[in-house]
Amino acid sequence: MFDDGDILGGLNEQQRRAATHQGGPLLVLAGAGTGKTRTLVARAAWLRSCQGIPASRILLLTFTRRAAGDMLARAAAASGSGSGDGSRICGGTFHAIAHKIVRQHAESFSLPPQFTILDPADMTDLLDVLRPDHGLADTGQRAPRAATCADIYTRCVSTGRPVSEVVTASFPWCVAFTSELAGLFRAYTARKRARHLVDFDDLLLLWQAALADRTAGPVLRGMFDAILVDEYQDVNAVQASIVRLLRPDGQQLTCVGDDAQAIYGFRGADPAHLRQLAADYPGLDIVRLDRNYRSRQGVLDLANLIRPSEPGLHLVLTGDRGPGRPPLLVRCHDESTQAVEICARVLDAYEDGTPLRDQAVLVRASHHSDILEIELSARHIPFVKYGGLRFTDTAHVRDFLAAARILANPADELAWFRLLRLHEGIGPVHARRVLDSLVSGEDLPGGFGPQDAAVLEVVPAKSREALAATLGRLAAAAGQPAAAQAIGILALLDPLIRARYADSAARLADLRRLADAAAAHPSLHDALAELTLDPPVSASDLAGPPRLDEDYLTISTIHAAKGLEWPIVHVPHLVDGALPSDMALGDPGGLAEEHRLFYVALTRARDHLYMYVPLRLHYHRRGRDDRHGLGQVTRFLHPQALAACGSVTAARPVPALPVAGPLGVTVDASLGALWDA
DNA sequence: GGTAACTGGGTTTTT
DNA sequence: CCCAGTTACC
Repeated sequence: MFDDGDILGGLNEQQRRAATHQGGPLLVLAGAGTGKTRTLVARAAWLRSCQGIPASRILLLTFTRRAAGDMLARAAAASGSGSGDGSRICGGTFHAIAHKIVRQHAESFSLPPQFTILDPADMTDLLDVLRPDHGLADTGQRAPRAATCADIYTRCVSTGRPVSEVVTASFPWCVAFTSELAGLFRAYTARKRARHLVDFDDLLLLWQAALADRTAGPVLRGMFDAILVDEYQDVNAVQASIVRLLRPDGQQLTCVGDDAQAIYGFRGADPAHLRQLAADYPGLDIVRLDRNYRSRQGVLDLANLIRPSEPGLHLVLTGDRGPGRPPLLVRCHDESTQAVEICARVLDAYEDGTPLRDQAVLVRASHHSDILEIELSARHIPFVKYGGLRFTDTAHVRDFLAAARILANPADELAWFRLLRLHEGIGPVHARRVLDSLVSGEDLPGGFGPQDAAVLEVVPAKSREALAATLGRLAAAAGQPAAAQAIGILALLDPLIRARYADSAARLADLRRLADAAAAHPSLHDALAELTLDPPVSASDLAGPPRLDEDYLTISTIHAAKGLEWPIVHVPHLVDGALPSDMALGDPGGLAEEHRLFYVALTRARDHLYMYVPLRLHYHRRGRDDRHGLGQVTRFLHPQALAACGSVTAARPVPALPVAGPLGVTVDASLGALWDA
């Protein structure tokens, strides 16, 4: 048993009110750096000790696995290291929880237990396969590409709006293809089901459907007495509906969010759901956290000045960490100068005792750090990059995952397609034929051996040996424990990777680590689900946490930096077109989201904030024409905001011209010859 | 007919 | 740097 002092110690008045709120639904409007995690953890502890709710009946929903792990660990620590059963709070991302439920009760969702999860890249591949059948390829016009189709699909599903509406509002250049898209999506869902595949959106939809089911709903609802939702401003319509279905009466529902930090609109999220809570639950109590424990006043002043103000939910942060220096705006000649300036300030701070670990460079788009990365490498400044391309998006990792998915779910034709085409001499057409013969020969790979001549007939003679070897290894690995399967996959990929990629040694080393990670799971299904729902950011991620004595700078997209903080933050590329991104300038909603993104970036800084404006932008192109553009300081830094910042201009450093002799003297001497003549 | 090798144009953010 | 479209080879 706990007394209030233990749980609530160190909380301020606002946080304490939120943690000990009684009864009905609660919305905590928590500004950046106001101790929202601590408050949520305290509330969970209070619900247990003062309301008598067992830990196992408290559900904590988050958006990233990092946030979930963080909070669950702190909650466990606060409750005295989880002794006894039922002492751990249930928690995870919406998708992870949904997956757990769907996996446990697959048959109730009309899915065979071996179903596999499509990651967004697979989803794009599948749409690409179906696209030609639906008038979206070879049209002569510019048709939406597979990745765009995937975006449109997800937007429709996660907002619950029809294609025509979504296309008109957010993808106006695709309006001419609206009916084709509708046909494509119909085929996509049918194919998914036929192949026992479930995409990220499906996970949420299935959970929602179960909760809405007359019979299953009460059972699922009955599992929990209290629901805590983090980052509520980032829920989409399906997630909002899941929360509503979990707590129709709002009893013991706690939502935490800040609508000024809603940055996932492209994924169907809408901060309007946060405002909607008040209408959904008439008894909703709202507690505001505006005491900021993160940033010095200089940073807060700017943050408050540029904070996007949605009607109704105003919030001004007050700090208690002392004045600090005002943020500094560094105008740079171009991107190279910007890179040099960032390196110089990073190293200055490092010399003054701020390790690289305590500094971060936050960018809008991952390619914004390209030039900087070259400069950092040249100066031997180690860095780790978060966001952008992931480990699981690289070709060889996808090859590995394809082989694993075939073993887990032999009906996964997408995985088959990829693995088959890895063989020399087998392209799309032969792969298709192999697949057709596999499907018609009733038994899919489980009992499929290398002797099956019928399948080998359909590929060119030169590919037969390699294909037979692959099929043999798959057959041998089928039904084995995860560790043996991982070894089998490595063995079958080895020759294929060597033949396909120039840098095969490095890629095979990656795969060995991947195989080790997969082998640690009880089954290949668990390994795959884990890798799909929470992909490692880099190969080194798989090798456990980096060594503590290693010091490195963080480069991160602003999206991936949400919820984090660093003593020193550098924000480059503050020009119109980069932030706000010109892709978002089309609709006003997009512009508002860019604005919030800027707010998120600035509020990551604890002590010092440096902002950089490259005035001339290079558009790097292969070939001759390098275009230039003139950068304008981002529109979000209005005059009043600029007045709250220091400002310097960094000229392009002029490189010394190497000379063989003293030119001035030589010129004078040659002039002298004129006078002498 | 089908695959590989080449070339030219385009590039946001992520569970 | 990745994808689509084209051409050259088997």
